[in-house]
Amino acid sequence: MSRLIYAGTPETAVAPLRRLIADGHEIAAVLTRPDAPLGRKRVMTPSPVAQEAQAHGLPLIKATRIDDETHAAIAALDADLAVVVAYGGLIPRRTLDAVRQGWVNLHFSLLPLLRGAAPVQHALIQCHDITGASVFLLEEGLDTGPVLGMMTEAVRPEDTTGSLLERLSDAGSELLSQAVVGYLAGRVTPVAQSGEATFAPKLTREDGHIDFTQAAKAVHGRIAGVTPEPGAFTQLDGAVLKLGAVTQVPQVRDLAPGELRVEPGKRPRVLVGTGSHAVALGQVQPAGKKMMAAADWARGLHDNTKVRLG
RNA sequence: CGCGGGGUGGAGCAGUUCGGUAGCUCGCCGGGCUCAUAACCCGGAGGUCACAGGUUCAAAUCCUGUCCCCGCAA
Repeated sequence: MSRLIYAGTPETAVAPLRRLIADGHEIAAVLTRPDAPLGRKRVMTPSPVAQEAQAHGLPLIKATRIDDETHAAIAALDADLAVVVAYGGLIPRRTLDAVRQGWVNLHFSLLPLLRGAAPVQHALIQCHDITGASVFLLEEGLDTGPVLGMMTEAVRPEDTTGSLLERLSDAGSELLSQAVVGYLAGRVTPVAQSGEATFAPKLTREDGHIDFTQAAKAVHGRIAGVTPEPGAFTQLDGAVLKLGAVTQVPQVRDLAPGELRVEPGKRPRVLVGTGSHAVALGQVQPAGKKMMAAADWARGLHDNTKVRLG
């Protein structure tokens, strides 16, 4: 088909790469971020995209920034098109111009909504019912280029960033595949983004700090959005308590924000009050412990009637 | 050697400071009560207290070393 450059880093960017390979495109090189220390033991680990590229025997370019050397390497590839999926770095103007038909980006939002590094996370935090993916032409601005194709994806109540991103990665691969072929063939015309833009900046650890005085819907959305990274947490007696996904319990309205109550039964529920109605905890992880069912955790508390999360 | 928490029957915890032979809330198995039950009553099984060595009349508990899990920081 055509000669492509692929730029991507995390797991999310693996499926699209596979798809492009399967489509028969020639992948001239794969651009990804350098190996990074992973985990407590700081083991240097190649990015998921780097591993996938190696498995296919594709040439790798590892770079955090597009410096002179990297730019030269990319320009020398003489590629038809470059495809970016969550690479994690900005592509400077001269490098954008160094590829014959430009650069396209697969972005996981309905542009111009949620431009930025963490669109899926923010879609959940903002409690969107629908989100999606867009393929657009890269410009110098942040996710501002004209669009080649879009698709929508319904957000499910049990979704977290992890699960939603997984679906978008798969569905987005299909979208990307068609957009790339159509664009290269001149069958797809870029259309300028229309509507008011919103932004989805990268999340910090503090974004995972849950505020139980907010409404249950917002608490639910925020936990979903920050899961699995950077992770939701609250505080209990000064210690961190990580929180897994919660479900809303509209029937229970008598709990103060952060107040805990264990509902006995065959399948006990651990309820926490919010600014509106209660939510039921699914899994929790006390500092120094493993992730465990909330009911198990509550069973081990000495007195769960006086617990206040916050 | 970045800081810190932890490894006790199937699960979550207590007990470790002041050594003396294992406890709590559940689960599981059997029986009972009940129209019924996730409720209640009776009985029961199940643990080398992570591993190795040391001190001691005696170690989950004190000393030394090792392995594994996790939180923070990067």
